[in-house]
Amino acid sequence: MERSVYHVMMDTPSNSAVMDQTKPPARERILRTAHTLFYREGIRSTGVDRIIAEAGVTKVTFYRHFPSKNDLILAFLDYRHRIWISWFQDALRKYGNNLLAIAPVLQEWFANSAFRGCAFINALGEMGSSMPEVAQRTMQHKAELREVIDGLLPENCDREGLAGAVAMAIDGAVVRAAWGEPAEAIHGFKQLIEGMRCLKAQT
Amino acid sequence: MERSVYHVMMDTPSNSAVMDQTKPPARERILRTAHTLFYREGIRSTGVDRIIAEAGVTKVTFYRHFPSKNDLILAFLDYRHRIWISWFQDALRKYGNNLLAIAPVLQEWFANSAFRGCAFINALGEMGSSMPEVAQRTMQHKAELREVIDGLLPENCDREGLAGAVAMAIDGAVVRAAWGEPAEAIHGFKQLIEGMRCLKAQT
DNA sequence: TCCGAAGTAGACAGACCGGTCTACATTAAA
DNA sequence: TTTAATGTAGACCGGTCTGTCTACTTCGGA
Repeated sequence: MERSVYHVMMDTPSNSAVMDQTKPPARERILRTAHTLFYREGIRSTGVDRIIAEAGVTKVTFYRHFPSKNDLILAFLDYRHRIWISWFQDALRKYGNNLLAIAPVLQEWFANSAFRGCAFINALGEMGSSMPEVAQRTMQHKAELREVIDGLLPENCDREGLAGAVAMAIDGAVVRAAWGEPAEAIHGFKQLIEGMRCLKAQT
Repeated sequence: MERSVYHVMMDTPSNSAVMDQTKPPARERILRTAHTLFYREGIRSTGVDRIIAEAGVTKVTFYRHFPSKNDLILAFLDYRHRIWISWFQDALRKYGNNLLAIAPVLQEWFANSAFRGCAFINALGEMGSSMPEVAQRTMQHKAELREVIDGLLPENCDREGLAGAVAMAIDGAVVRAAWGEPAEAIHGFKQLIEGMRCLKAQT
């Protein structure tokens, strides 16, 4: 438990550290830099010049790979989805891969210094009305989250309905942690999960 | 049930409609316009010039009332808090003022064409790292939400803990509705509430 | 070696951004 | 009537934003 899976999977490697070895292709560098900055500081707050400077590319290279900023935003969400779901699944396995594993996984995530809530919920709030694709990507991300949760549940229950409710409890906990109450978020999440288990025990 | 309380309380009156009667003071017009635009389109996406034009004031007047855009953002959140909590309480009373009243109230909110999720969660995701006051305002708003929920609960339970979990279920439902699944959000919310009631029945 | 893909440096454009300022007009209260 | 508060019209500022473009270099595969 000393070495968090989170750090291995989701931290974007510092570009300067990697440059001492094999430099990743420009597109990868842009994407990683955008991920770091968009998640940390917001999407519109981050200008393309900043990404370009920190990724160490030029404008022509940037626009060759991403014809517009909106393209980059969607690529950022896709990239985020991949690394987050992958991390989430690995972390769940570490804690037993059942419903009760979720709380410690969330706890680990909230404890990470880079934690700033759910990138999809954040993007939705910021860009949801000007880019409908963001809502669509969010819906897909959350659908896959529910599938992962589904896989934690035993066969003898309404897995689909339960997974939906659990996913909502996760989101409630994530936003609560994001505004500054991570411990309360975990506590409330555990209560909601106990409630679900209670309900399941009745059926 | 034909005339939703929501429309009376939370829709910002169109400025042009009000102008045929008594024109509200400049500050009020600015605040209402900012509320409409920030909530609908995002905070950074909305420039002060747009607010100024739609509020029908000049720059000097704008900056006299709000010395910076950040001041306006915080005023927007305070205004939102007041009208939302007020609306929420009125709507709960309409449906019986108990735990089961929450679902129809949320349903009504989600059905509103102006619905775009929770303004605080949206602002947090967008501005949370550059303006710590936003996180603070969110925390306060959510604390008062929990107090309202607390008041719906019977005396014979862990009201504080339960209110916290219910508030989190609300947030989970709100973000789900915001990405485009309002019916599923209500369904999941009801499940979470049933789980809480089940848990309470055991203690 | 040649060629195309990919990359570099850096300048440019128009629009938008938040904020400052002058000069003048209106309104309400003393 | 006078004065202060409040409001108007509009110009201006420096900076940032997204995107376009020229000229040149590097790299890898045929």
